[in-house]
Amino acid sequence: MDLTERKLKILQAIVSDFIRTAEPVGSRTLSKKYDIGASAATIRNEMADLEEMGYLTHPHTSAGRMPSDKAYRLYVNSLMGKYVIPEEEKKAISSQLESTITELDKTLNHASELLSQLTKLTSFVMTPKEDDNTLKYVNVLPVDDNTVVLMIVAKNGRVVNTALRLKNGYDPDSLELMSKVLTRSYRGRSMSSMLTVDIIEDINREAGRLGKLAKDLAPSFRAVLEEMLDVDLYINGLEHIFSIPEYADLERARDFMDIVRRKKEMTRYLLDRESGMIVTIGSENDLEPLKDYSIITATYSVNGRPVGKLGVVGPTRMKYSEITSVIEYLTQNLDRTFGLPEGDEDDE
Amino acid sequence: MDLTERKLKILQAIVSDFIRTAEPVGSRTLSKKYDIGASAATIRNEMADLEEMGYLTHPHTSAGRMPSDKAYRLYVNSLMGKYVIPEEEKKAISSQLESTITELDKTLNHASELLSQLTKLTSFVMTPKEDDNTLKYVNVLPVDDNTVVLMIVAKNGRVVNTALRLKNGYDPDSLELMSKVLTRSYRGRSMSSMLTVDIIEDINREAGRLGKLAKDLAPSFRAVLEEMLDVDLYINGLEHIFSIPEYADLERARDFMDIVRRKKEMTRYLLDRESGMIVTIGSENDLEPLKDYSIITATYSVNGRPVGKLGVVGPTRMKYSEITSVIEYLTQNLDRTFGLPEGDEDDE
DNA sequence: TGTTAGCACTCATGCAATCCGAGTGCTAAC
DNA sequence: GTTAGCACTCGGATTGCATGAGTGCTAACA
Repeated sequence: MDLTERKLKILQAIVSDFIRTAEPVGSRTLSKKYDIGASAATIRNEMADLEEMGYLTHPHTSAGRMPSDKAYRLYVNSLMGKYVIPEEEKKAISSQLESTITELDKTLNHASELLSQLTKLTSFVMTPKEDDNTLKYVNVLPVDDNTVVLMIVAKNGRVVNTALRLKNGYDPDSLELMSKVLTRSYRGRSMSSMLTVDIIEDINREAGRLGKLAKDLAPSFRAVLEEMLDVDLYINGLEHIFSIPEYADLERARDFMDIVRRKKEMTRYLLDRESGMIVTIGSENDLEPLKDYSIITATYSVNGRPVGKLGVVGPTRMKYSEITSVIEYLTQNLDRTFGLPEGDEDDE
Repeated sequence: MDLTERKLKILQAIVSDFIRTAEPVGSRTLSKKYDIGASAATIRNEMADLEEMGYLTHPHTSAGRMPSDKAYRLYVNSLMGKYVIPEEEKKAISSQLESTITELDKTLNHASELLSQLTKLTSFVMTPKEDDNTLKYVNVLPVDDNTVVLMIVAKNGRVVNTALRLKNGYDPDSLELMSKVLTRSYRGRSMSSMLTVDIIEDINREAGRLGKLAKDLAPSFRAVLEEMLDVDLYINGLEHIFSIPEYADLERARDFMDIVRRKKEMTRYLLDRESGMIVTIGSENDLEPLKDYSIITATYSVNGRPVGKLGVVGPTRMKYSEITSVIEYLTQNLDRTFGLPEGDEDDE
C-alpha cells in the first residue's frame, strides 16, 4: 500500500492535533478542523489503512486514532514544518546566555534551565568530557597554616580547585616551588593520562625536599583530576511532570522521575549518542525504561570542539519542530559564548 | 479541663500511631493495640474531650481522630521519646562525610542527600552566609592570552573563582602585580564591605599602570564577590513526594513542588529562623504556603562559627523524634569536618 | 461519679448496573 | 472511488446500594 498525498495529509493532521491536545483524534474532528478535502467516512477508510501500515494506533474500538512511534519518525523526518523562533524569544535566549564570566558549569546549568522553561519539558545538560583536554598548570596556594588550595587549570580554561586541610604545615615557598615543579612536569599532558601519574615519585625525582608535601597532596590531586574528568549531568524542569497529561497518574510520574534520577545510566546512554541534533522516539531508544519517551539532544562546543550534550526528555508526544529549533539556537549561542575569543588556537 | 495522665497517654498513642500509618486512629484500635487501661468507650469520651481542647480533629463523623498541629507541638515538646540512632547508621553518616577534601558546597550537598535518604523526606541545605567573613587574598592567574582566572580566598578557606575572557591581553607580570596589589589593599576587609569598594580607583592610586586591567576586571571582581556572598539553597530528595501518602493526589504534590522550588522565598524564610534545632509545625510557619507542612532546621558551623542551616520539609505528620536526632548528629559531624584543624584561630 | 456495654446513626469506600456519546466499521447508494 | 447512514462498541461518568469502621449517646454498673 502506498502513502498517497491524502494519507500524508491526514497523518500530518493527526500528529499535529495529537501533539497539541494529547487526545485521540477522530475522523469527524479531522474532516471539520482540517482541510483534507474528503468526508469523515473517507477519512475513516484512510485511517484504517494507515493503521494497517503501522502509523496509527487505537487505544480501544470506539476511540480516535493516535500516532505510533513510526508516525512520529515520519513526521520528524519529512512532515513537520520548520518552526520559526519569535525574535523576542531569540533575544531573551541570547541575552540570558552572554556574560563576561565564563563559569562553565553555571552557564551550562543556566542554559538547561532556559531550555526547560521554553519547552516546558524536563531538560538536561552534560558537563564537558575533558579527556582530550590538556593540562595548563597546577597551583598550590597557601590559605593558612594547615589549609591550601589546590587548583588545576586546563588548556581550554576549565578550572577546578579545592581547599584542603593538610596534616603538616608548609611554608609558602615550598608551595610555590611545588606549583612550579608540578606545572613544569605535567604541562601539556592529556588530562586522562594524568590519572595514572605517580606524583609522589615524580616529585621525589624532580625536587626531593618536597617529598612529604607530595605525599600529603597526592590523594587530593587525584581527586581534583577525577572531578574534572567526571561528566556530570544536571537535570532541570522536573516540575513539568505535573503539567504533562501523560504523567497524570502518580505511577507514571514516579516512573519518569526514577528514570531521570538514575544519572549514571542516563549519562552513559547520552554519551553513546551521536553528535549533532539527534531525535530518538520511544522504542528507538535502546535503554529499556526509555522506550516510552522521546529524547532530543544536541552537542555544544568549547573552543570549537564538541565536548558535551544537552537536550530534553519527555513523552513521545512532544513539539518536535519547536523543540529542535530552540535547542539548535541555544547550542549556537553556547558555542559562541564558549568559543575562542578570535579564532586563536594558541598552544603557548 | 485538665490534661490528665490518661489523656496524655491516649494523645501520645494517637500521635505515634498516626505518624506511622497516616490513617485516622479509632477508639477500638487504640484500646486493643495500646496499653491504655480503659475500654474503647472510655477512650471515646476522652477523645471527645481532647478534640474539644483542640488536640484532635475529625475528617468526618465516622472516622477516627488525627492529631492537630497543637498535638504535634505537645508531642515534640514533651511526649516523644529520644530516638537512638543505630550504631551502623552513625558510622555510615560519619564515614560518608569525612574526607580530606573540604570542598564546602560538595560536602554540604552530600550531607543534604544523606539527610533525605535517611529521613525519606525532602531536605535542603543553605550555603554559608559569608557576611562577616574576611578576605584573605586575591589571585589573578594567566590561562592564555585573553583568559585569566580570578580567584578570591576568604579567611575561612572558602574559595571562589571564575575564568574570564578579557578584551585586552596582559602579560603574566601585570597579573601577578595585580594580585599582590589587590591582596595588599583588601586583606582583612569584611566580605560584605568589599561590595562597595571601587577597585578601579584604588588600583589607579596604588599602581597606576594597571589601570586598564583594573577596568577590565572590575565587573567580574564584583560578580565573584557577589557569588561568594550569595546564599544558595540546595534541595534534595524531591522524589520522596511520590511515596508520601499526604501527596497522593497530583494537586498536593504539585503544590509542594511549587513551594520548594521558590528558592528565593524559602531562603529568606530560612535565614530568618533562629539558630539551633528548630521545629515549626504546620500553622506555626509564618509563610502562608507552608502552613500545611512542618520544617525542621539546624545550624552548622564553619571554623566554629554558625553560618548556615540545613533541614527537612514534609507533611506535619513526620517522625519528629527520629529526624531531629539524625539532623543533630549530622550537624555535629559537619561541624567537625569544617572545624578548625586543632583549635588555632589564627589571624596570620 | 467514673466506667463500660450496647445500639442507632453517619459516612467514606467499593462495587455493580446503567446511561451516554464519541467514534468506528460496514453497507448501500451515488 | 466517495459518501451518507446506521448499527455497534466501549470507556467514562453517574447512580444506587451494601459494607463496615467509627462515633455519640444512653443506660446500667461498680
